Amino acid sequence: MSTAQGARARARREVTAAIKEAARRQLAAEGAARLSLRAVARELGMVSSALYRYFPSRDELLTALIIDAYDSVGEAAERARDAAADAPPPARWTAVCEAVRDWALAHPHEYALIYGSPVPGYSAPDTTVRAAARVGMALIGIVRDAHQGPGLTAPPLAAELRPEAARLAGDLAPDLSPEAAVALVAAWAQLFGLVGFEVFGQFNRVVENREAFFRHAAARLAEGVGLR
Amino acid sequence: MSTAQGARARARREVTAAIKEAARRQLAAEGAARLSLRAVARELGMVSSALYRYFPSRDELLTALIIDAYDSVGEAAERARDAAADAPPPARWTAVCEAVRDWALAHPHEYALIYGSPVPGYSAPDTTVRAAARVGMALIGIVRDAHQGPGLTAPPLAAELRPEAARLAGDLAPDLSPEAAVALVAAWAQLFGLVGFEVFGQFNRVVENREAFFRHAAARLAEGVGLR
DNA sequence: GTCTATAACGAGATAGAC
DNA sequence: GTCTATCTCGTTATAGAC
Repeated sequence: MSTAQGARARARREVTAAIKEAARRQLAAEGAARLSLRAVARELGMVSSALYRYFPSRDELLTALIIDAYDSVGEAAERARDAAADAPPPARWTAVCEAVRDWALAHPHEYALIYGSPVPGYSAPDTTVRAAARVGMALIGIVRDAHQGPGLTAPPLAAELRPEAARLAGDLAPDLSPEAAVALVAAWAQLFGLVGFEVFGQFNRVVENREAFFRHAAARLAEGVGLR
Repeated sequence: MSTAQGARARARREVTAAIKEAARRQLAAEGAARLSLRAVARELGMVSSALYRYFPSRDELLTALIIDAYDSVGEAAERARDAAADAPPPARWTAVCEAVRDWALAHPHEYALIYGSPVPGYSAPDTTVRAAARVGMALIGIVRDAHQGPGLTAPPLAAELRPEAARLAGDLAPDLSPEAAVALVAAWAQLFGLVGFEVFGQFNRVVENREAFFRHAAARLAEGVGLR
């Protein structure tokens, strides 16, 4: 019984993994908008109706791929952060940024799935939120640790932004100043501006030594959130 | 003769415009990956083969839409720059940034077409390059004007980046320092990180007062390129 | 010359009967 | 789970209207 159940569960896990793997190949070849359950089934030698035992709909398969991608880049960021645990905060920051860039360049289609154009007709459910937050949380952690020392600097806020900043700090990191919280969210978005431009080809014919360029830009982002 | 030619030319312009308009509607509903010549023809009450008098292929229609979108956001940026011609440089900079953001929020699907995920199987030809450069050129112009005064500050470069920086400055703006050129390209990418996160929904449940947040972030980008 | 319509191709997706 | 009949697609060749 327990062995049979274990075997069944293992088989289910393996088929699920194979489905997601084939779907990721589809993603690369056709894009998320054209992800088709039938094509995935064909590639696996299954019949499309059999897939519904594993994913109740195309959208649920998409959701699983999205969560996997967020977890994958989030894990890469966390690994980089932990591997640089003893380095000074700016070095930890740039290590996380470079991990995100490396992951994106290695997985451009999954990057496009989570940080690119929304898929028409698909709306991500709340279950993606936790995984989507991991990279941001890794960045926040570095700044929080650094800010335990005496006051690091973040630029002052206009009056119109102060309530929003207080809310942001309360939501994201109650031990950070509102100024730091705003700077962090901006740096988070700007990091993906740099990565996205490179992955999506906007730097073609413009930036050539992208590695050095990114290192420089990431270090400047670190300064922007008060790390020295 | 000339009237007949004028009428023909006008009719051709009108049909071309109607095709692009219908294609943009398709873009919004189905996404660029699913843009279909037949659906466009159907919507216009034409037959699909008739479209080939106006666009030699589906990819050329896509290219036309991409160039139009780049020109549209580029014009918005240039208009904002010129309207703020008498304002101090940081105000001109933020005016251009806000014009880009406003355009993106008003045209999210065209934004996705040019700054979002690449369309699978489509590769943009060189004819898009000039239009794609307009926003960046508007930003460069502001910094160039401001840098005519005595030395504005851009952060120093690591040795590994200096050849790339010199090349960038030579390509983009020979009258700018390599440091300023690097800062400009980074700010350009980061601007679209901020805009893209908002348009693509990454700020949902995170940033609420997005207008004030963006104003602040754009002003800090201006500082990053040496504008005071 | 300029345009639209018909018909067809080869490839692929899809729905439903079995 | 299989098969088939009916869709869609981009694209071309051709014929005829203005």
